[in-house]
Amino acid sequence: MAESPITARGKDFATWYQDVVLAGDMAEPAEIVKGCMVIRANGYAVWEALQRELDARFKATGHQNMYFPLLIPKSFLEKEAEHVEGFSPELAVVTIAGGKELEEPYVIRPTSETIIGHFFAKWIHSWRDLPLLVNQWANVIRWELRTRLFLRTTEFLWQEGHTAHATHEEALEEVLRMLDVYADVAENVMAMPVIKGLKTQSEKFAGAVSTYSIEAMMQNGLALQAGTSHDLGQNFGKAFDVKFQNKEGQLDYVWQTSWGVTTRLIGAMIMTHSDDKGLVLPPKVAPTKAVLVPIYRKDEERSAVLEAASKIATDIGAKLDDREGQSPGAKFYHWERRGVPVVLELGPRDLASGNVVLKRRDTGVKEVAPQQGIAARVPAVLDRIQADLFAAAKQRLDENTVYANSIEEVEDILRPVSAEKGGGRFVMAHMKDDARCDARIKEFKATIRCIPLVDHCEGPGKCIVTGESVDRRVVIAKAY
RNA sequence: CGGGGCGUAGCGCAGCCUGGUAGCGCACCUGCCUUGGGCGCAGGGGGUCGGGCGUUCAAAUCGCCCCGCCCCGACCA
Repeated sequence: MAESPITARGKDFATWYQDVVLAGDMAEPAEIVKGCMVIRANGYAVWEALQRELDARFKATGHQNMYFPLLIPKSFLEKEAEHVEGFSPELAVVTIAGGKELEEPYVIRPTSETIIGHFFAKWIHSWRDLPLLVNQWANVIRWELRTRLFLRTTEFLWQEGHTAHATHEEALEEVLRMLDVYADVAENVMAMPVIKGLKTQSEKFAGAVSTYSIEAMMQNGLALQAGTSHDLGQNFGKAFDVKFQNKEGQLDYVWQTSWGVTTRLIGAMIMTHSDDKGLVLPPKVAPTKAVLVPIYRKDEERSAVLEAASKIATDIGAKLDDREGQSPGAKFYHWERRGVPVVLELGPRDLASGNVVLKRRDTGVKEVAPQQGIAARVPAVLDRIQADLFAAAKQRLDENTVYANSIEEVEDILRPVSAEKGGGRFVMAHMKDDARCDARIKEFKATIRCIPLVDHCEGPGKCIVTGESVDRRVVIAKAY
């Protein structure tokens, strides 16, 4: 097993994250107060970019956006036994309103299966009403014991899709279709490779028949669940009496799905790409893709440089940083911290030579390019950065994925080697989807992340805990 | 709820042990100067030292009590 290059983002990753990436208002994506997020301009613009990409795909697959109430009667939650059991500990409950004790308390939505189930029951009567494909962009509250900016906050923003279908087959297709949409956005927009897989029964969503997820690896080797898609079976259909008459004239409960991604994606992206200098954003989500910094000394230079800079900035759609009273150096650092993929420099020297200097945020490499054709060069460089970021992350994932053939070997691989490297690896081993196996892995402070949809190697083998035959290896890792 | 730590200027901190009228860096304001990777110099504004009580001639500093925050563990997108 080769020593991985990710130790610099090891145990002390939280400190790095806090001090470097989120340092005060230097990078200004967000801050946290009382476990809740304040997302500032730079961070929110990233979220908007993700929303655009996701929403376009939801629409393309026939979904409609709707909005449902924030406050849900507590009794709704109680209709599905597993659901209420899973969410009870983290509910925020409203018991007083309008100065009076409420007859029935409301919960602030931790997720909307129940209230949407309530409305589905009113709206669905016939097979002709199906499938019903709904998405909601909203905030939710989950009272977690421990919060971490972007990764786990009391309140977070997300999208939750909720669909109802006439058959289980069709519902399952939807579950996998949306999982594919998430993987597509993660890999092709966020430049973050993911593993698609099925959660074990112990790890599934409370109230689901089965849960699928995409799992990503952060720079320190820890896993992060980046999106989930649930097959709800008829559990909520039965709980909320969502019945329809099928083509044969018989009554049946609908088959439902739900799926979501959250503002955690922003954190995932930061921890996948950023470095000690601050944010590194993939061009496709970067709020500002290119900035041009003009450089001049004297007044006569100033007007000539600014005129040329303004023209070039307009041509390539870059932001012109013409702030007075800031040195060029200060401006370079400013944009570097904020993760702007490309920063261009234009000074008297370039004016004379007809060139412009172009610097990549990801590699730090500078190139001198002719002003002629820069409008085509910048997009090409942005594409290249996007591709290189993905490739680097993929390589990191591959290099830190190892195979184990016994439980001892798993333990050995996951054992913290040093303070920096807290066992941050993906371990592939044959394991059965059995609570005993999940429990055994938890002893190493790790979890079975998923049973990959695509067999990554070798095929069948014997479970390293129960000895039973299983058809493929699962992903085991420590996680955020 | 356990185990640690911290509250002093907008932010980050020193001062506390050994009480004596509050300081540094960054940021901010003014002027000059500079600008190809955080310019420099000079001047300036800004603080009920988390709160209360006590000890003392005198408390940021010592004692007691409260309050708040952060980190680590248990819960999780």
